[in-house]
Amino acid sequence: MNRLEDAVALISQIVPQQAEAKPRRRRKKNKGGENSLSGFKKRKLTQEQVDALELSFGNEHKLESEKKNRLASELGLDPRQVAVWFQNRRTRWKNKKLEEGFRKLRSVHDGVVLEKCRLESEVMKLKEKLREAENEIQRLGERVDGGASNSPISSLTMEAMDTAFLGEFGGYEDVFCIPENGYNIHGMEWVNLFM
DNA sequence: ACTTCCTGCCCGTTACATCA
DNA sequence: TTGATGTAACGGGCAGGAAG
Repeated sequence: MNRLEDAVALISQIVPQQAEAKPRRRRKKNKGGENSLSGFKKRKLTQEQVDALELSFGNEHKLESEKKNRLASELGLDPRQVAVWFQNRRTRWKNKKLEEGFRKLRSVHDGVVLEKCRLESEVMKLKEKLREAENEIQRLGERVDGGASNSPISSLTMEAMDTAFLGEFGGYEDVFCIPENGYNIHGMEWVNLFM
């Protein structure tokens, strides 16, 4: 699984796959009607009502029927209004939690990308040091051989060392920190995938 | 065990209020 | 006036429980 698939899998755990879109019936404009709250104009709840509802929500995110009725009568609201308010509040709370989780995930991701770059940079430096050491050994070998510059022994030894060292990073050229399509260190492009 | 009805929740959407 | 934003309210689907 690649990074993108990992991220998609993670987000899908938080946000369930949306069911196939079904055509929804369009709601009529508010003209009033029985068996609903449509008999009056939509109004904002007063600050006192909101405060009391928030307080109750802080205690528990779901209301039992009895408590809902009591709260409604205390606040001069219809019990259905209280139920609707709680439902909408749960939705807002859930969205907020999702955003928090997403920010944390992005932060972790950015950290991992930075660490990856740091390690790759370190590999490059070590590789450079290795090359310098190889050259140095070769020069010393030439002196010892008295000018036999292409000693098969020296050459083989160097190859063996190189393979032994690079073997740990098995094909590490593939993972160098080169910004890939739709994916960079600032972590913004990949974010767009989920917007 | 099954069907039906009721209730409450969630999700997506709509309508309305408010503000820049 | 208008577009953006926040939120109250709605419709429909679904699950769980009670009753027949």
